[in-house]
Amino acid sequence: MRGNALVMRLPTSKWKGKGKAAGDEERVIMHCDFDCFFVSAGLVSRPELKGKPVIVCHSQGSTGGASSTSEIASSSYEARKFGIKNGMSLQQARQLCPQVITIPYEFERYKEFSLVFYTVLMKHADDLQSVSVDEALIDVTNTVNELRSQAQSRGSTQDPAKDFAEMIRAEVRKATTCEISIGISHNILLARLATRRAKPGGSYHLTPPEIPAFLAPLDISDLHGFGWSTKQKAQEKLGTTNLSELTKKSKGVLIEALGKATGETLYNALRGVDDKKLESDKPRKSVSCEINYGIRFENNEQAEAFIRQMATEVKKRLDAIDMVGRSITLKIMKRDPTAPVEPPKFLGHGACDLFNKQSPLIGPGGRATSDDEVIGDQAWRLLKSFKFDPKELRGIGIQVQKLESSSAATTAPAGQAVLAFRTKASVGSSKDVMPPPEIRIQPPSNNAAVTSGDPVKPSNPTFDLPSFSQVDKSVLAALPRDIREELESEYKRRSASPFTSAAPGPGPGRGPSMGPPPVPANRRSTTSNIFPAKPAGRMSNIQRIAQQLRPRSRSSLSPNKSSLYAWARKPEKPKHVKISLSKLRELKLDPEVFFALPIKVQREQLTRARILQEKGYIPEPPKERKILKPKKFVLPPDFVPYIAPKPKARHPPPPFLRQQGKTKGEKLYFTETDDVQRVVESWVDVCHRWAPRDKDVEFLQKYIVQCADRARATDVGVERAIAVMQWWRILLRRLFAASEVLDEDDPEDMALSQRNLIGEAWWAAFYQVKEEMDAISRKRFGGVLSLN
DNA sequence: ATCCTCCCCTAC
DNA sequence: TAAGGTAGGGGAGGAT
Repeated sequence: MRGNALVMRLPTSKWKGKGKAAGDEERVIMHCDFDCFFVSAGLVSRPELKGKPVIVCHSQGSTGGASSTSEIASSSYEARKFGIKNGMSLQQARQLCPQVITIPYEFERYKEFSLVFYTVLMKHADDLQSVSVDEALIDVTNTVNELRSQAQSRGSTQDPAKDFAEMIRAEVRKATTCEISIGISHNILLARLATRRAKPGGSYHLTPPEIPAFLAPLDISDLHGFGWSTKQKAQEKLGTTNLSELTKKSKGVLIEALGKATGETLYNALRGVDDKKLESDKPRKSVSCEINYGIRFENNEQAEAFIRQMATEVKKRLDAIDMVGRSITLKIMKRDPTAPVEPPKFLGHGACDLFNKQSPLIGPGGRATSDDEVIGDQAWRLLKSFKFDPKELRGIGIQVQKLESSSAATTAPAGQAVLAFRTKASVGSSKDVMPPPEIRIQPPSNNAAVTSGDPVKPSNPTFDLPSFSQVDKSVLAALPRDIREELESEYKRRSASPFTSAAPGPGPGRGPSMGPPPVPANRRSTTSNIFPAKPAGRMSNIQRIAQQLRPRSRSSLSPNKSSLYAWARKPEKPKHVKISLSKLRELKLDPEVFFALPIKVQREQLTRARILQEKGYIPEPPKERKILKPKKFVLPPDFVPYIAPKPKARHPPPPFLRQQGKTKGEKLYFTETDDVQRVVESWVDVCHRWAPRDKDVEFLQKYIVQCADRARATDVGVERAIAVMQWWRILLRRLFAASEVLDEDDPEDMALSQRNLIGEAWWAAFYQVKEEMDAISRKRFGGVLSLN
């Protein structure tokens, strides 16, 4: 980027920042996108890894360590060469590329870079629409036009748009050392497509003459907004999904196949036409809270309590943006009657039927409201009206629409003045009063136990429960909006009276139109104070973004969520198992060792010892298939299902472990942990009404031992063994939570009538295998493998 | 003819 | 489509 005068931006601004006189093919739109954002950002502090296959993983456990089931959030281009894609599991990735390197999240850095990114863009853009943390659309028509005229007067033949894009890229690169790619064209559609060719680390200006050839080979699903379903429809009804083929279809045909708007959009897109405007400011249209995981109600009381919790959450979210609503929708997922009571995925919703019901939301005085009681009442009414069996519910969502600014709503119809206090709620509720961490934190070292020469390195793949991943995607998804709001307020602040920024709502006639006009002039001259020294109002916005980006690992994975679950939580679990020394000795457990163990392990050990001691054998199942319903259950520390699912297998059991193997003939040869886990899962699923058969247990044990024993240079074996054991434990907890540990101080626990012998037998089997595994690892590594 | 509701689809 | 969460847009068909 040589010394052209790009950087000197004249404070001229005859052009309206927006409202480009529709007759444009004159726009210059840029789609700016970081290249593998998380990885690039993570590599800043690890330059030695540049050029290597690197990925960032969503971790599943509470330690933050990536387990084999972790999902890849971002992958370097080198990693992609191996076929690694975002969204696949770490395990898959390792198969494609054993030497793949995983690096941790660095949210602070993402935040910082995102800010830099937006700062640079804001500085140069006439208009900006944020798409996500690392992606934005900008309109640079004015600037490029100016450049163009300058260039012409200089007789340059360059493409000023591309030059400008390169300048932006350079600016971001300079500040972050990361590459962004920029696609340029005269509309959003084409700019987005151009980015494909710009990547990685480049820019590409898609100009009109190239358009047909550019589009021709593409597939319908390459177009933004056209996904899987549309593709199917196109294939079925139009016989092709290829753009050039589709171009031959008449508009009528497309509309008939895909609907009016979609058909028309496609028709235009095929010709490179897209007249969508950038949207830098859109009023929020709905606020919702939805939980489709872990829903297991025993009765209506629980369902209602839950609904009400969700209602307060929705209120919180409404208050946070000073909005109130007039309409509520309840979304329900109910178990598909043909689906098993318990889906394959632990506490997942499984196959479900969906139901929506909408109703007015009427606050006091007939006004729009954010009142949690009103919302809760209404939501509960709606749910009741379905007359569903609470046990069948698998997912619940509450959505509030027809939003209005709350200050407007509080105002009496006639416009009685309302104190423009930034509602108390938005200040107080969400921030400080967060309940104390519900989520147990693992010892910090756990995963990072790389410290010593400890051979038990295989980063204890944590696998507690399907915790909401630390990087809850919704957090990221929420960003664009915040960024947008941030930008909005900034635009307003700069363009208008000091007044506007104080006005809460983006009223109906929002946007630049409502403020004094001289927007661009103002903006241009302020390139240097994009972040003015006195960033009061705006900084708080940015801080909100920062807050969202911050990993939740510490205090709670998702405060809101976990507090939602709190109502169903059993009373606090003791920090350690209550048991006397003498009792321990009686059970032949070394107290010193015992208390050093994590509580989970304590329980395991204890239960096992008890069973062995008290019974001296593993209880055989009554041939009766009567299910002993656990009356009591121990909730996993990290997550609380509402009610321990009742085991109710519906399939007639072929209770053999090995039969479940994919390749029947091949005995048991698993290539992937997943396979084994699947087998274990169906084994447990199918056989849980009886105690496990010795043969099966032995068999699994052999496998585990083999894994643990085989561990060499690669710790794959160990990890696999751990993963399988963890999975097994999860399955058992799901079915026999009550039997995992019995509290001997609790007479109820000890009452035979309430004990589940089958469950105990399964747990005993589990401990047996674990013991065996531990024995091996002690031998090999001098330590015991932790399952936590 | 337009609006509303109940969905489904898409993106992030 | 592993599963989950939030929001916006559109289609179909009935309501107004």
